[in-house]
Amino acid sequence: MIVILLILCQIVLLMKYILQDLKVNINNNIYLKDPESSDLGKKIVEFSILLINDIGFDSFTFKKLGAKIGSNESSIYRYFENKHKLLLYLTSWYWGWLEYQLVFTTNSISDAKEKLTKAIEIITRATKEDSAFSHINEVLLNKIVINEYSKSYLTKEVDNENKEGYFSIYKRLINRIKDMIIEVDNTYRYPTSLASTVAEGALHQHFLRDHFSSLTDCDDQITPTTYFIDLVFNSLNHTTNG
Amino acid sequence: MIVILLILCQIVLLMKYILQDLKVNINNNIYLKDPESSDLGKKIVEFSILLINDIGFDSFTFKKLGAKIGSNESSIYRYFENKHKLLLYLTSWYWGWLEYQLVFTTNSISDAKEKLTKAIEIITRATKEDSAFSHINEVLLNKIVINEYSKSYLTKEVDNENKEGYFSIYKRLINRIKDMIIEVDNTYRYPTSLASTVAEGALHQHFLRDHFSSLTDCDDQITPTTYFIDLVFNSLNHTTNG
DNA sequence: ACAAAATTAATAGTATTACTATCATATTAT
DNA sequence: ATAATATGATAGTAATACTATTAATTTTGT
Repeated sequence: MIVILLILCQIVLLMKYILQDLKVNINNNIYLKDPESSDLGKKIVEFSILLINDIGFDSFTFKKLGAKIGSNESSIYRYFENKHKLLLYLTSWYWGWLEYQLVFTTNSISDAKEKLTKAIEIITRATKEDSAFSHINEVLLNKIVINEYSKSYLTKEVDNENKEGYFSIYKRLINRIKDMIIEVDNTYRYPTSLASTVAEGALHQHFLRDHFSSLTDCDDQITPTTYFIDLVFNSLNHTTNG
Repeated sequence: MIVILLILCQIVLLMKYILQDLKVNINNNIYLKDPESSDLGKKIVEFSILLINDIGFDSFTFKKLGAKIGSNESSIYRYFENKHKLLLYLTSWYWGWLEYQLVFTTNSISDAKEKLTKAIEIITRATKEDSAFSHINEVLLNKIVINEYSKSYLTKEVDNENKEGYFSIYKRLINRIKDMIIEVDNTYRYPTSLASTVAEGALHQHFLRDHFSSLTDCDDQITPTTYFIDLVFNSLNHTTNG
């Protein structure tokens, strides 16, 4: 009976996802006007991903984006205060989307090790397929996160923005992984640091693979997933299983 | 006999260090004119560290630096093409300085595990003391590296700049750690990734401790050093010692 | 000591960025 | 039909990221 209910729940979630009723819930102080609420807003999000991926966040401007979507610079400013806020929006969306996959996929797994393995897989893999339902290209967004995410928090305003809750989705995601680590080994002393190391480290290893191949073992054969699963499980089960 | 020679070597190194004859060798395409070659150059380096630490790299400009040192914007441009190159210079100096400490300290250690432990200690600890001999404040520079280093390579120009050798000191440092890892356990499959994870991850854990305490276990008691030594040695010795 | 060379300072100028403000026009809701 | 709302067009400002030129100062070679 309970099993059937659980399965039904998942089907509902799956349908929501497919029908794009899924909406990543982003702190509404990040935007001035919800970009999901209009065609222009969606276009801003859609094409900013393409443009940032293309020319990089540093040389990305609202003027260039306006030109790209045949719209006015000042119209874009009605949605986002500045490009930094737009980056916060995009990366929050990405982490929310990852969190969704994480929860959805690991939900039904009861074995703690298997669950953690799956979780690591999800946060360390490269996004390979665009969902094709929405205006958001997840493959490119994943690349943007690899190349630009650090810039969203390596600022002088980070403490204020953190207080405002601009990073709460990311923090919740790391927290979920931390909990899964504890479930595997509650004697391990650094579950939070390990969780943040995996998430941040995975982005870094992907970056190194693309630009500094001499600084990583990751290549076509070895993925960041392989490496981090090994790393994590070498640290856990160590004290408990000996 | 050989032992005495080795000791003498170290004494010479130490004296060089104390007398500041030590000069970190930075790729000379990073600067237009060697800042070590003049008073103004040294002032630029000295005060850029103070200013970047103070207002952050993003709002740092050569105009502001000029005002701070009572010199002209255009004079600074004769030393560095732009502030990005200056950041490359400062971070290269930092990694060179760390590499020096690494080589100097681990040089005499013959036990592989002890050597690696010491190495991890050096690259993961927070710089606490300014050497006081030079114009460079290493404590602040360490903070700058924590807050800004990623920005030096998360750019569209990274592949070209890498080819030019702008990151060679950092790469050499990671490579040294990798070699030490292999010396401890030559069956471990990801020595390079582990080395880069420790170096990058340490900066990240320091940052988290300062701004996202819920994402790290590091605090006054637990240092990134403690965490990473545990992490590394859990992965090594695993297959060999069981 | 003095001329030549090199370095630094001062000023000005350009193109771009990162916005803000205003007003006109188009769309939509009632 | 009218009001409300969204978007577009234009203009304008202050700051940034430089380059160029010329003047003043310092260093160096003889």
